[in-house]
Amino acid sequence: MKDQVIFHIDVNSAFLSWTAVHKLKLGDEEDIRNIPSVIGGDEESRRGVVLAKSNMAKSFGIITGESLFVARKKCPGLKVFSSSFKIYNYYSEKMMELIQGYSPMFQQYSIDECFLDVTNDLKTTPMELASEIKNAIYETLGFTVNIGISTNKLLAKMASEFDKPNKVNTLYPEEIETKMWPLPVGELFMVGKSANERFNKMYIKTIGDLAHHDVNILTENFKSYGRMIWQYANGIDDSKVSVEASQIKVISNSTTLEKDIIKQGEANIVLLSLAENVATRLRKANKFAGTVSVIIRSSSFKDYSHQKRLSNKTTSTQEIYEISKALFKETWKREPIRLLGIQLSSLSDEGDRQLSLFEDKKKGTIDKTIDSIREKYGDKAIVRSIFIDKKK
DNA sequence: TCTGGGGTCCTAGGACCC
DNA sequence: TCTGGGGTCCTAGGACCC
Repeated sequence: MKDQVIFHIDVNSAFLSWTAVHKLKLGDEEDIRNIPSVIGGDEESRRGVVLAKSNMAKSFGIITGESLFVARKKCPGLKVFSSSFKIYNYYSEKMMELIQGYSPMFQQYSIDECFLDVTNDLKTTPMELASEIKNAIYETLGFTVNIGISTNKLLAKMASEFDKPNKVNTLYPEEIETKMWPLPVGELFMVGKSANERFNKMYIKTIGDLAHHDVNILTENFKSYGRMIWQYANGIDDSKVSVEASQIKVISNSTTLEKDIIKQGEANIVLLSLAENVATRLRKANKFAGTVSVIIRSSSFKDYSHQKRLSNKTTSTQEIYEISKALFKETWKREPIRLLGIQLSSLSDEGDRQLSLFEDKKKGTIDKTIDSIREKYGDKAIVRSIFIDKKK
């Protein structure tokens, strides 16, 4: 059997690049990719973290996920731009469409990454095809990508991390020893902070160290993760580029509050708005929820959650709200709250539940009516009276 | 003026059943 | 008085990804 040829395509500093392209299109002179800049959340509402960084910002040691407060300390002249998912979704869709023109064997992995199996689409070398795709994206959309090439998804993904931006890199099995094994173990896909620390304590410093470690010892210590990560370190990954869209398993919405909440009544208003959000998305996905969870983050950054399995699966905003309220009441430790969230899980296609005669049917109709009015006239077309009072 | 939001997957431990 | 044991379902929490 011939080897697969897999591409992993990854937008360089996606949110920042897309913002830059958008601003240039609007007539801005400055390209924010060429200055120390980041995309950051809104600090006023306590969402001030780095979501993406320019190369110059990176050279100051700024990392994604850290607070803007710290980022500014590292780079006093740092320019911060706000995020807009509308813009990101637009460029993401355009790019994914373009890439699918090169092969039907396409899998979107995130808003800015995808895999492409081009095994049966090669008229030139893989390197030439990848360069062609990379250049086509730049010429038609105005931003750069990295493309990693190999014989499986894991190696292609690792390859796309090498030597950014605007590069095509290979990581074929015969190159693992020279290109991947010398890297710090923390750079291997799926090795995060916690595993990295544990590996370092075991004197596993590089990906090569991990690859040469006794897999039985790793399995004893790390269970199924141990075997998986050992396989990754050795470049082993059997997963296929999956063409079918994966079924959504969880729908969640959470929000960091502008100010800590200390009253149940205030929490209820937030819960209602979260319930509206998740329930609307649930109905749009044609799913029923079997479990409702409430997540609380205290002002001291402790997270805790509480969930309930429903005997009858639901799509009702009101029902999800009522359950969330009850869960919150049972869970809340009466300390100031920084974040509230609702998560729907155990999703299924059919609500294998008996409608309790009139009530549920009626509620279902109201929800659907509101959904369709909002679909037509916008989210602001129908607003609960409780939210109107709270509007600034 | 520290610390987003939306996901997936895994595990430990308890409840419950036979 | 010395605590079975296996299977399944459920909850809470945590690690990891972008």
